[in-house]
Amino acid sequence: MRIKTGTGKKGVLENLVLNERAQLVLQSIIENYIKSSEPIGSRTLSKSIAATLSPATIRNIMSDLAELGYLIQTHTSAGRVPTDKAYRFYVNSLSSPASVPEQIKQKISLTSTEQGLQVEGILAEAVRLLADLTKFACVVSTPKASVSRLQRIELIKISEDRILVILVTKAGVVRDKIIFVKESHSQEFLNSVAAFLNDEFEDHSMQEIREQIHQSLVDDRNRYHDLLAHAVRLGKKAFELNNPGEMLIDGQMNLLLDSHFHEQSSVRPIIDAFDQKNAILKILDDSMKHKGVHIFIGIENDSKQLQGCSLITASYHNKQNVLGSIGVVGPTSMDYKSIISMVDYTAKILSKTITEQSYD
Amino acid sequence: MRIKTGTGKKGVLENLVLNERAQLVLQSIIENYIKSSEPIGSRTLSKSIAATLSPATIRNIMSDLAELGYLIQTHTSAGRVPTDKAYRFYVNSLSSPASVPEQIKQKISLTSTEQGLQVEGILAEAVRLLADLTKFACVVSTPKASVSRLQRIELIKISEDRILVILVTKAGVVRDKIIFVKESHSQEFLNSVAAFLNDEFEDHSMQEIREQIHQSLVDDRNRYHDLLAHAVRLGKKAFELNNPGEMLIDGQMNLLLDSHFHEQSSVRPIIDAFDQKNAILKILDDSMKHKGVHIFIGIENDSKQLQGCSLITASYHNKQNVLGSIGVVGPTSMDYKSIISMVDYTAKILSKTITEQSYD
DNA sequence: ATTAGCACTACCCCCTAATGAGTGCTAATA
DNA sequence: TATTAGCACTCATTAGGGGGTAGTGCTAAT
Repeated sequence: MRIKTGTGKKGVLENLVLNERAQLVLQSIIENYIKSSEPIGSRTLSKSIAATLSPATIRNIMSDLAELGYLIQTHTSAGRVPTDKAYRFYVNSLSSPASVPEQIKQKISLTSTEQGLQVEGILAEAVRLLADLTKFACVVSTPKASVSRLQRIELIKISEDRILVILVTKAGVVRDKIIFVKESHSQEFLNSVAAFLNDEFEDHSMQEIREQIHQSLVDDRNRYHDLLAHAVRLGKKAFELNNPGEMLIDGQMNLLLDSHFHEQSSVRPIIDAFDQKNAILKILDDSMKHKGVHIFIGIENDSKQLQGCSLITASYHNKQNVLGSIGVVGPTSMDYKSIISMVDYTAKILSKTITEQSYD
Repeated sequence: MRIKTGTGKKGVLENLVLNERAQLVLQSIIENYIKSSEPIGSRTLSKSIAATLSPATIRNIMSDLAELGYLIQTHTSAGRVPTDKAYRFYVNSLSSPASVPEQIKQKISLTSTEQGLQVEGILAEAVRLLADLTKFACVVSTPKASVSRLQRIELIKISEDRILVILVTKAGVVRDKIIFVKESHSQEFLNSVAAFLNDEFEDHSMQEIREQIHQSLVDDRNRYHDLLAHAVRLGKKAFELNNPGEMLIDGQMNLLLDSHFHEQSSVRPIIDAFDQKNAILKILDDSMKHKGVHIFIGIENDSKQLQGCSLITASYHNKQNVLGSIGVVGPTSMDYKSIISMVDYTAKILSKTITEQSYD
């Protein structure tokens, strides 16, 4: 704690807003630390910094910044390390995503050759690409079943008591699942049911369909029709509990090999978070709500396990809907500027590719 | 190199077959090393070994074993470490897989609750289970498309130039892919084509179907039928290039956290092998050829990247066919006895579960 | 307000010595 | 003849000590 003396009595504390010079120093510390991932001292800084300031001056500023919670020391006589609060200041001060270098842009292309690749395939490719580029772990959430709109449903009799349901969405996602039935139906009958469901629900979102089926809106009519009664019954099963939202992961290994995580133990909780999925899924879901890039820095994460890392996410979409989001999981001391731009650009390319594949 | 002297002149070298005592010593060294993963010295061993032998005697035996290539020293005055050759001796000396402890058996159960889970889901569950149990990385190959037999094909018109092909195999695997066509077909027409293909090919293996379509066997007849001509044309596209055989991976992280791999650098090539997939897929494929558990120890692996680890694999099957295999990738100093039994048992449960799900 | 100077701190690196687990060889022993 | 005790030797690991260094906070001079 710095005791106020006759000298430097106010410093940057004056009104709790960093003055320009303090901002410059803080930014410089952060950028240096991102590069070296070692504590930054006043002498080192006085050389690398643009403005010409003596180490002593910088020390005073650093002391103030520490008091404000932007910097901490690992031990008394070590240099200083940015806190999560500092990173938050830093990313806020960054303007909209920097442009991606041309040579990296060239690498970001999807499904260049493969025809007929499904959306899941495109996602897998995108997440792998991003992991390769950033050298961190990357995740992408598959399109939410509930918002995607029905292109086509098909019912196929597999055996006496099993029916294969195929759902094709406008976004180009194909989902299949098997439902069990008590009574056996002929394939012709299933075709009629499917035809009815297609007529009724094409272009509706899964969410809507589920609601409409559950409300007796349709139920009323079908007292008179055996077919419709069955259609509703089967439809209920077919549309319910569409898989709870999945995500694809790639590049987990990068985290363990990364120099920013000095100790293995600090990566452990993140790995666990990947295994359990829900914490990360929640972040991806949240990030779908607003356009653009989202940044979650260390302590800001709700999940304890993720408080040792930062996430950069961006949503992807087709012509109509936001479908999901793609993101990077890395150390809090990652190179935000370039990672943000890569995530942003990849999400855009991903959106473009999926839009082209969509059936609208 | 041990110079032969008046004393102990022959040792176990006598006829290149290990005598009983040498076997006991070797086995004991291996088991100790598996537990501690630290070099084993003669004194330590003389305490833990069953037979009562002095350190000096053991030293002589160990010297012989080293000369035969079963042991190496990391440096002159360190204890000894088993070589891959030693592990090979060890697993060969194990009788058929040990029985799995009851308490672990209970943990090995699949799809206990979830109904209508597809084969891929079952596989994912199995590989995750095995990774949890063994604390190593685990892989499972998805059923080979070529050997699995057709249950049903369905053609669904998605747009003017796109047709969704659904293939259901007897094993319960559902594959979908989209093919592009030049000329637009009506859904009715596609139904006729699908009906024809179903009639013609149900219960044939994909391999057979592909061959029959490529031979003009069918071609001859269809000069007369426009429908058949189209059926063959579409069938060709639908059945060709079924995905080249995939695999699911789980627990890669376990490797990096495992104490047996002292250095990160030794795990690196294995990670790379996981990324490239083909080397591991080849091993899984090979292991499908014969029943039972297969063991590949370090240097025995064709792939250089995998020579620092061991693989334990076992194939799984349904009533009719061997479908794929499941396996563990771990350090050469893994606890073979228990890992082998777990892989064996898991593969059996997996086979059982899939057989029950099959449509035969 | 800034900076030079100074005393102080604590990590890091290198060197050394001590420790100890291990070996191979030889001679004694059962 | 096979086994074992003893001994000299090797070498990794560890602990301790000193110098160097990068850092700090404070004070006084500019």
